[in-house]
Amino acid sequence: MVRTWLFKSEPYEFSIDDLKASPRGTSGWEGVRNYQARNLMRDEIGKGDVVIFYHSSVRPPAAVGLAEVVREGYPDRTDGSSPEDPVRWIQVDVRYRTHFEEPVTIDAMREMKGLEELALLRRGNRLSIQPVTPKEAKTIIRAGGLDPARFL
DNA sequence: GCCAACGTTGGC
DNA sequence: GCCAACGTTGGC
Repeated sequence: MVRTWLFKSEPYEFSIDDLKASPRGTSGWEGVRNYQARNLMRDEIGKGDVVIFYHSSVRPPAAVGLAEVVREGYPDRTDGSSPEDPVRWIQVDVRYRTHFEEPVTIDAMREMKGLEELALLRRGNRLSIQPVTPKEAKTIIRAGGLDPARFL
């Protein structure tokens, strides 16, 4: 079973539709400037991993679909590195897979059995890239109206 | 290496 | 637009 992640994005910056419309449905997940998220991309996230695409800072915030990692961590192209200031930031590439039939709102997730431990729902959580257990991913994908077996 | 000040995130 | 939470910065 592949590993599963939740990637947050503000849709007016970069939405799942923007990802779908990208060449080959693929885009770099660049511009992340948080060390914890950077370390996940550098050390943990691998090719073929499943990404739950989450829209934040909109009403209602919601998981809206799925993508997959198609390239492992490499230097963020927006990292202004130089010999004196070597590469610090990392990006991965993700490819669009599908929209959910129904967005899975954060409120719905709070109500859902099996998501009690979901990192996203923890108070004060701001991490833009978060681990999701396969069980949690299954629950979210099913709530989105899709068959988890097709993606996990 | 502590910690106050400041900046950012993101739900509401 | 508010503000809680938390990450980062920089003076000491």
